[in-house]
Amino acid sequence: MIRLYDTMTREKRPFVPLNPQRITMYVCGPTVYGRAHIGNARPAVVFDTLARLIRHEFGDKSLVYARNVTDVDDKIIASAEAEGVDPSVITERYERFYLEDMGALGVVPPDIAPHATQEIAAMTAMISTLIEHGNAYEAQGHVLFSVPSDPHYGVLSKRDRDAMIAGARVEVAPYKRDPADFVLWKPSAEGVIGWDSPWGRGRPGWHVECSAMIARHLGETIDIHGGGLDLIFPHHENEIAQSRCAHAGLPLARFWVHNGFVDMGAEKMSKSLGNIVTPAELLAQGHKGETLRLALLSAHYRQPLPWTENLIAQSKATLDRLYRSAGDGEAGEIDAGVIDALSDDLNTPLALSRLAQLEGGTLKTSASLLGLLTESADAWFKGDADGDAIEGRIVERAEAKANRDFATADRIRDELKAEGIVLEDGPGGTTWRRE
RNA sequence: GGCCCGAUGGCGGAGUGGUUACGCAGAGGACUGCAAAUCCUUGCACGCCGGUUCGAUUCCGGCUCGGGCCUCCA
Repeated sequence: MIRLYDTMTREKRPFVPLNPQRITMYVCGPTVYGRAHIGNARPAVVFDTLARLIRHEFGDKSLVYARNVTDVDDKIIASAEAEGVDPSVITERYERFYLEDMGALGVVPPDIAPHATQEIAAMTAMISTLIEHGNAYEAQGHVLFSVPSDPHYGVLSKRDRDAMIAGARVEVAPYKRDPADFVLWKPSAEGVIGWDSPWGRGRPGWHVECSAMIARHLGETIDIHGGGLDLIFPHHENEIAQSRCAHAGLPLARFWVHNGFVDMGAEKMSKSLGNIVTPAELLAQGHKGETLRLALLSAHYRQPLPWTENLIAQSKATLDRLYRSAGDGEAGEIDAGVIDALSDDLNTPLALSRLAQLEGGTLKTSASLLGLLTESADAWFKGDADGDAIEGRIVERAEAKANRDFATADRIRDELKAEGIVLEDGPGGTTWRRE
């Protein structure tokens, strides 16, 4: 029995899917205009882990996991203009990087990756429905969602109207009937990416993308909707409003699951604060993707995660030890303690502590539920080092040792150490590994 | 200002009304030519003030501090 914390009700509840044969999960994916940072990677890793757990519990084919790609957006347009290229050049480039980076972290691509630019018809259809239902209106080439038309608006973020008006610090566009109204469709100027619509040539607003793509690919009510904490308001609140008003009051999602932030010092890692660290640069520094994945899973997903050099070092040390304990064992049973921990609102730190008690095939197989210990111990410790050359030096050293020429033996060991190769003398001879 | 979240040992981080995980790092020992790895042993904790209770780190209230959202944001 999996239990999940639902942001809507603010409590942990048993996760009982609507249809166990077809469990639906949607997670807000990247806007592809820049390289993903570690903070962006957290939801990808967290929901990848949740997907693994659900598939284990309900069967391989039970889950339909969708993660969108936002490939039309003002920042994309700006960046394309800056480079003097078509927006698709930007979006294709950064989507490729995103998949590479997440792949390095052991994130399995979702089943469906809808692209906003490929779903315009679904969006305009939904907007038309909202206009017909009296939940949206056209004004100066824009279509806006009328927040006062939805009495339920604010259920997820627990904000009432007064709070939202008090909080509306941004200058309100003159065409809005209500300060809280948000854009469903906006006009595109000459030369800017756009599509024809009943309201003129334009492009969709961000929030409606997700609502329309969810309905088209997963259905009107899905089991799990995920994303970062910062998406609760306004993004998810707006999705809820759009979907429920377009779908006769049906709820959009049965569980709202939100991950906490990766912190840098006292504040969250964020592109606008300029304090980001990317998987790409960490990988380039020689860190393994799996180390970064473990680091991201070392705190519970709803807790803040302080990102430090020390965290990376600890994660590496932990993995070294786990790989040693696992050895090259055959696949084994998944440990019940690991499943229990993960089933309790994806308690990865507890699952990790359980892994530390296991060994051999059980460890290896149990760890795979978290996307860890996925390579062989040999590959983990030796990587792409030149094994033959090292073996040659080990033979030299063995001869020196046999002659009790420890100075030579130690010199060889030190030289290899300088190359990042550590020697370990055991009862069965000397083995080596990359540091 | 409104809404939300957090505060655990050197670090990371679970959890629990009473015997106080786990990992990393540290210390001591075994092993080793010396190391490394491994094994054994070991020190260190629950923000503050009240309340409930036989007993609170765990429940309740208040406070302090920190963070998030309210604007693009994982």
